[in-house]
Amino acid sequence: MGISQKQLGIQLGMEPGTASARMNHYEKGKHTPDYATLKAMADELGVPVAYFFCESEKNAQVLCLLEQMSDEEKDILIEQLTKSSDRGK
Amino acid sequence: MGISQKQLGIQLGMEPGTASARMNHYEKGKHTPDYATLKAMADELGVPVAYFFCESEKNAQVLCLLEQMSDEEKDILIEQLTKSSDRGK
DNA sequence: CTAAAAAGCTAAGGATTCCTTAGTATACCT
DNA sequence: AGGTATACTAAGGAATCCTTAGCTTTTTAG
Repeated sequence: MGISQKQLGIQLGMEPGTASARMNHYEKGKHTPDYATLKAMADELGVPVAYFFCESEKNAQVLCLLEQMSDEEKDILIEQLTKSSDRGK
Repeated sequence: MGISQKQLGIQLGMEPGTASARMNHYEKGKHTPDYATLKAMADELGVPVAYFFCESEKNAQVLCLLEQMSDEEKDILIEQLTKSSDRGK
């Protein structure tokens, strides 16, 4: 059911002859993709680029949920979280 | 009052002789820093690495607020946001 | 089970990008 | 003006990545 490394690379716009090696390098941590590739990956997976740099899975989840929110809703959330963090002062 | 490019680079661990050119390249978009440099920048500025890749300032703010939250608090937040996004179904 | 195909993976070199050096340009201050 | 600090850039060496060509392992078909 999983998609192959090569196929995923091709969907990201890579040349068929290089997709397998490149994707494998990335997944094995041998190389790190440049921003253009990161953007293509993010768009393909439907997540923001920042998703890849989240240090916790929960932070990544929140980031994805933010994508579906309006600026107004974000403002409300920010205010709410800011106040919560003030409790201990 | 602003800090110089060179001084900022030095604080990130760069060699004094190279800090000026490197930082200027980054700020002018001539080059993009590798992950190690991004991490040093993030630590110095007190933000998560993902901060640099946020597409909106509000998302970046939320990310910083998440840093101060416990896993339990994040779980509650995720549930709350997930339910909110379900309203329209 | 075996053979063929697909997927995963890697070495090596060419291509690209970055780091470093050295220096010029510009702004600021005395 | 002169001196200093900051901003910026060209060019080459250094490092990283992309590409080619394959080998290894896993999966599938017969």
